Amino acid sequence: MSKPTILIVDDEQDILDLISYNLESEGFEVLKAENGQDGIKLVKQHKPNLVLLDIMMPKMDGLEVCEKLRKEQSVQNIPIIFLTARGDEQTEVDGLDRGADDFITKPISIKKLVSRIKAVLRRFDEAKTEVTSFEVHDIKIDRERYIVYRGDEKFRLPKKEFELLYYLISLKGIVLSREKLLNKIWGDDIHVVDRTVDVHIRKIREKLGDHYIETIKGVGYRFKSE
Amino acid sequence: MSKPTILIVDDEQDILDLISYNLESEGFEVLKAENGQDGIKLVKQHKPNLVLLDIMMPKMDGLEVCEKLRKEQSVQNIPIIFLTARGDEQTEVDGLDRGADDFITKPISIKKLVSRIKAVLRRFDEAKTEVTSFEVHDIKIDRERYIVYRGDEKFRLPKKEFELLYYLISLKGIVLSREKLLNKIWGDDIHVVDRTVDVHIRKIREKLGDHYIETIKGVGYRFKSE
DNA sequence: ACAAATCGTAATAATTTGATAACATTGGTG
DNA sequence: CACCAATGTTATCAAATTATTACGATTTGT
Repeated sequence: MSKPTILIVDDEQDILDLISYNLESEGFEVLKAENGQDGIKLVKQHKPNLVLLDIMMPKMDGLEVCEKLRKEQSVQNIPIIFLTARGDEQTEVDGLDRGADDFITKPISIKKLVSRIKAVLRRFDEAKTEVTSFEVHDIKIDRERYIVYRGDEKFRLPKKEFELLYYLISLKGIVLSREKLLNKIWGDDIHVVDRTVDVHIRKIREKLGDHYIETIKGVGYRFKSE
Repeated sequence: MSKPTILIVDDEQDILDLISYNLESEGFEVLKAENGQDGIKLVKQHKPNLVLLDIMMPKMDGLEVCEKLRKEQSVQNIPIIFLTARGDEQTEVDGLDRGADDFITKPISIKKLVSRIKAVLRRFDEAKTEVTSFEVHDIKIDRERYIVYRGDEKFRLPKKEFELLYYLISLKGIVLSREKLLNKIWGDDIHVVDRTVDVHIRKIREKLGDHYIETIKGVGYRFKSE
């Protein structure tokens, strides 16, 4: 999983810096905007994984920004956390109505902020990854249990082999280049020699049998679907 | 689900009317009492699904009413929400000590009141339907008694080990990452090193045997289900 | 108040997994 | 059919991950 990107929208430069510094050191990619206009623009441009939105801002307040974003098909599902001053409960209710995913009152401890952010991201992640198991031929792969079945036999593949097989099966029939496989399973930034894929493929074949994964010379591999 | 019944206890007739009007229009069945005495009587008589209790009342205050109710076997488990004046934090602490389930400060928006009420009711509903005991292989874990059985042997695990085992068994077969376990058992904001999980796992294995909990390297742990 | 139990952490050992190089084989094309 | 590039295969070493132990702080039980 690569770095999640978080957009912070707040008119106070100090807060912007404080929060972004801390989030960056927690391994997040951070974008900043000083007003609602820019915020909306950046959201559309970068599709961050989460938006931290100050409510009290001149011109366009956070609630308005939120509402505008919720209307946009393309960014509708990006979670939004509001930053609000303590005790402003009426606003809180409004915010929840307009589609906020969490509320954090300032002043806030960074630790708490980070854990709330992670919680929201997790919730969204889980909602997204619904399908966890596939079945093709006599092979079944179950991501929740991390087990591969061939008929009644069970196989426990190491992580990389499992992920590789899972991805191939989930797109059964489709040829995937080594590069695609590397990007998907190893990640965009990790650099490994593409021969590595071959080795893992071989290990899978060794365990399950040769006839499930087909080599398309000069192109890549595919999980046979017929 | 039929209409939930809510009892409101408050000495101010205005507030009684205001709240009951709004709750009724939200689909609740509403009972009213103007003092603690009547309140207690009505609770015993009607067993409402929830009690809204004003703290500041002549004669018997809300805290006292709460305490009396908590002592009564038959109505012990009815959730109580206190209504209190803003900023009286000491009282709030007292109230939580005496068994309050939530706190709402006056003046309050009706919308918020309703959403808090629904939240508390939901929480109680979930708690009621919660399964408290699981059995897998020769292991049985009983949450109400806080005891683990292996065959006829009894084990008393310390809290963390128990919770960990309980969670693993309740999702038997499914791999849970350290992060998930930490969030579930330690809580979202408590920060402990993830190696801590390993140590607790080891202690469980030491007591029950190595072959119940399986390590999935790079992923997490799972309670074997086969 | 003392002893025992619990819990979190750090340090280190043990183990598994993964990446790469080196060499073997294959399959298609001229 | 021979050649060449692409893939298969194996062994090895490094890195990543987990297991285990020990210790101190805190809590709990008596």
